[in-house]
Amino acid sequence: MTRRSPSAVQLRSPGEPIVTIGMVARAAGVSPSTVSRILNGSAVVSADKVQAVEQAIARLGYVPNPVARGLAGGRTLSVGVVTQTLDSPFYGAALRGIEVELQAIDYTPLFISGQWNEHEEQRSISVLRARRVDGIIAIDARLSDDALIELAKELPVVVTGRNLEAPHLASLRFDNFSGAREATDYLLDLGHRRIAFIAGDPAHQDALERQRGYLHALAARGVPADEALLIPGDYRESSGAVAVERLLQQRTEFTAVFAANDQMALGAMLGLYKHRVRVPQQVSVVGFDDLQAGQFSTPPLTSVHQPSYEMGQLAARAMAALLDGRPPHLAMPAPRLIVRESAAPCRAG
Amino acid sequence: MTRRSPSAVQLRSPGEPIVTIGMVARAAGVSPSTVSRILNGSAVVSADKVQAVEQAIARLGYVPNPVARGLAGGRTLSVGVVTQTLDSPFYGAALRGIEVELQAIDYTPLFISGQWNEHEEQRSISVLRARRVDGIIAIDARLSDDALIELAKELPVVVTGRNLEAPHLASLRFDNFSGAREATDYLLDLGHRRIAFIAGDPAHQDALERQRGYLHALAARGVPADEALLIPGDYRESSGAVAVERLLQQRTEFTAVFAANDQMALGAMLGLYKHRVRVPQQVSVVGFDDLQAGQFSTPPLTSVHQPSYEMGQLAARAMAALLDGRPPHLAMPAPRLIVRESAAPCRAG
DNA sequence: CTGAAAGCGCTTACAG
DNA sequence: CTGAAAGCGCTTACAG
Repeated sequence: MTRRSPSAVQLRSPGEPIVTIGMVARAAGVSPSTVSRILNGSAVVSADKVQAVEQAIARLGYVPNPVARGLAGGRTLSVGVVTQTLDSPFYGAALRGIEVELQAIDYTPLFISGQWNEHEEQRSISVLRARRVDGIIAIDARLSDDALIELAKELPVVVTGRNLEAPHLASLRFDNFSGAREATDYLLDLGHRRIAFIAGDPAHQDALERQRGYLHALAARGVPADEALLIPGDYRESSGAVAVERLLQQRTEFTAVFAANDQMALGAMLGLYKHRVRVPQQVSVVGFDDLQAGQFSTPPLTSVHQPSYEMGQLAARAMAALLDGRPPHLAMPAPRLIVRESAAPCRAG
Repeated sequence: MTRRSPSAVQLRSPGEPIVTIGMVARAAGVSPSTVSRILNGSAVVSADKVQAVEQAIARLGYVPNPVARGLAGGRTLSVGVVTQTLDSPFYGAALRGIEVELQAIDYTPLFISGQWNEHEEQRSISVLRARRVDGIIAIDARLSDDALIELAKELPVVVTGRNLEAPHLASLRFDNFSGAREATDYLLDLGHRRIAFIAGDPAHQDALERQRGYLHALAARGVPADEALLIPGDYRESSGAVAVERLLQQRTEFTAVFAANDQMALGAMLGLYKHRVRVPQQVSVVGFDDLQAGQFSTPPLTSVHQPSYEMGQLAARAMAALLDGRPPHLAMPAPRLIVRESAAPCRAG
């Protein structure tokens, strides 16, 4: 801990002095308790006092101090948001959804990243708790179900990416299985039979579900699943490129690639490009997530839309409900395949 | 403001009770003042007491309450970070750099987005100030220089994307001009003379600078600047595609495209692809920012690297200095062209 | 319906 | 070097 010279942070509003609840009370001719009650709606107050107080607030430009509020009332009107990373277009949309929705109920989000690392995530949650957040939203948390359930004994928790039932806890999961099934069906409908699957990081639940969806779709059509077509990946672009490399080197026959996320699909397109394999003329590619980047890839990527912004909104609304002691209502939008230009009818014999 | 039933947020640590500074003091046989002094290094304390207190802290697992700290001491150990958006890989890297660096000095960032809207930004700053952050880092702020200077009278401010001198304020700017010049020089070195430039949103300072860099490079080589080659854009993918559309429709002759950012470069590549123009065989493309997405485009994009992560780090360190009353030291890394595969020697006659 | 009082967990002059 | 006391700006039982 660095020692700070006491003179360091000296500057402060020379113009407007900070107005407190006491000043409002005096101006309105009531006690601070009454002002507080009006502010929080925590008791019925006579109409005339309400008016006097509201006028005083407006006139003085009073803004309650959330820090004092947090200390006295135990509520900081802030909710911690643990995301895995801050620089993902995918998670970013969810964060924005949370920000908008929380703002609507006068809560402030505290964003912090876990970097897909359980230990980091623990630390982040400690920071958040030390900051006395009123609740925690964990996006695709790495923590165990039990750890989350324990946490929910301390404060309301909403978690995305899994199904979990517990008091003070809401969970929210996208139907990855159906999404993957749909994408695979689409490729099958185009006549493809040799569809390679680039799997996601098996540490992610959703990666596993997408793989199940792929296998299920094949089975439903009686198309045999070929081990050689199932290539491991880690959700990063590079692993998509590597996967294609491997398919080509092994001389595995394939006319389409379904990647468990767009990033790998984009990587795969790069790999194909390097080997002069044309998409979609020679090989069709379908991704998952519907990232912005896919809209502007060459060719534009057909992909399963993940409603991450909406998911953020839903998560924030669920948190609002939990904070209010209401039952959270969670209805996740269904998967939807966005057809663009990276897949075409199979022309192979 | 919704009325919350008082029973709502009732749950709390049934296991470990929250340990306070008073409990630590008692356990160590000293006064709370002494514990506080040790914690903050705000006075010299005898070695034996320091030891006793440190032991007590460790044994009880004491964690200071930043909320109380903020109220009593006026410092919340948090700094507000206004970003334009939460879902950009570009800004995201900067946010991560800030997060890491702030964490190292025990500060917490409060991220909030301004959505490239001065009004939103104002609101965000109000939220941050209400939360009593100790300082504000504004990334590519939309606020006027004057507004920023005013703000810096209230609390330390660091701003990126412009040069500004004022007390309690540090600014940090990437050399966009040189970066653009370098990229243009590269294309000129490859023999290109008809280089189209897709401009960025003119509301961004950096967009203007990049354009100046482009023009300067041409002039330095005695290559005439052709109005028809200067296409407006807005930094978004779509405008890159539109720009190419326009060039093609107008039958403007060109052998290379330099886009003021990668997103437009990617959009341009899409536009070219649609018209069966091969990159880089027929047209070379160079971007700016060196986004992840460019590494995996087809072909991989040659681009000017923007050190956004490092910029975040520098901004956070400058804030640390300001908070400490030290002069901030700011040395921005120089632009660097990352050569990949989207540009090739000019083959046109 | 409303006020006085106590307290939230710290920090910081003020006196030794 | 160190403690007792006051205070940061609110909220919330406790009494009317």
